[in-house]
Amino acid sequence: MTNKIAQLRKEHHISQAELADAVDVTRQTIISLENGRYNASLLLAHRIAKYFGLTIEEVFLFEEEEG
Amino acid sequence: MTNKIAQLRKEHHISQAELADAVDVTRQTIISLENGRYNASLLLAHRIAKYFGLTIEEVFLFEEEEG
DNA sequence: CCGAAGTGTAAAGGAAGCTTTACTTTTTGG
DNA sequence: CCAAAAAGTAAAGCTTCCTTTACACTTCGG
Repeated sequence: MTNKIAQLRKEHHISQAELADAVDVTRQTIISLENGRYNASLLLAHRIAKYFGLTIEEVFLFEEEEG
Repeated sequence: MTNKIAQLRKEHHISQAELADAVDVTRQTIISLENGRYNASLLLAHRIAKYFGLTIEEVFLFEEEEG
């Protein structure tokens, strides 16, 4: 799973710290998500998508990962 | 956060065990999600939505929970 | 050049998601 | 009614998400 967080953040001209604040997590959480260390929870995914005015599916890309 | 898993499952006439199998988790995980014991991960939410041919937002309802 | 802002890494710990096992209760069909 | 299927509970344990703290590296305006 990948995501467009870093890209969207740049388009919106905001820092990791500002986004972290807006969606109520720490800066390290945003860094880890952007760098693919782990996946967002459903709630956090929702808050991030909502912040950018998009759906979860528009921000998080599920390129049909096989089990 | 609530979800329509039980409802969708009934509409599709499948058991918890069948859904669990289809989305590759245990039956207990489906029970827990349906009964609101915890929230799905983003990946599982995606697999469930995909199974029903819906978006995550159509299956999981984020009634603007305040922090 | 220099400091501040932005981005990054690391590691320990707590909380939440999920599994496994085992057992109980409810629902359904013949 | 009675058995089988479906739905539920409980608890221990592992993994993943997220926090906290602390420190390093890069970039950029003045």
